[in-house]
Amino acid sequence: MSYWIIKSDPESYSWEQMKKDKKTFWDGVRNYQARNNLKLMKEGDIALFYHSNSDKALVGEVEIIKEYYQDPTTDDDRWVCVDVRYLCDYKKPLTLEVMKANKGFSEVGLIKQSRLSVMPITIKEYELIKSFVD
DNA sequence: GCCAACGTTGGC
DNA sequence: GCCAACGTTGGC
Repeated sequence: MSYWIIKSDPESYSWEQMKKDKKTFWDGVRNYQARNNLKLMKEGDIALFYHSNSDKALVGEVEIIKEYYQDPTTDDDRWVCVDVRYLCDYKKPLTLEVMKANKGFSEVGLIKQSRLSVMPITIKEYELIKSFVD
């Protein structure tokens, strides 16, 4: 059981849309490092949904319900996607600002490598996040 | 809207 | 196989 952060620009796919859809496939990853992380995801893993740009905050959680398969939006067999379903909303979204101010998050990819769109987090980091969001 | 960081591409 | 040029992303 692993924990992840997946990032989305609300202009292309927002959390509101995610909640409306209930489940979706996480496609469009075109970066090797992010792709490799997608491939490591297992059914039942938890991914935290991060809004980049306007919100810059973790807004809720989804569950991985299907492991990686060929991304149907491209013929290029280098790229994969996974299926996720809506799990829960955060009462208080955790902003990038707060994460930057707290030492416990200093190793999180969001801080260290802001362009990576899929990244693992440790259970400790996950628990720390949970202590902020409700 | 600017710019820094980083990934990718292509010429050599 | 190196590196310059270029494109993209995301924070500010």
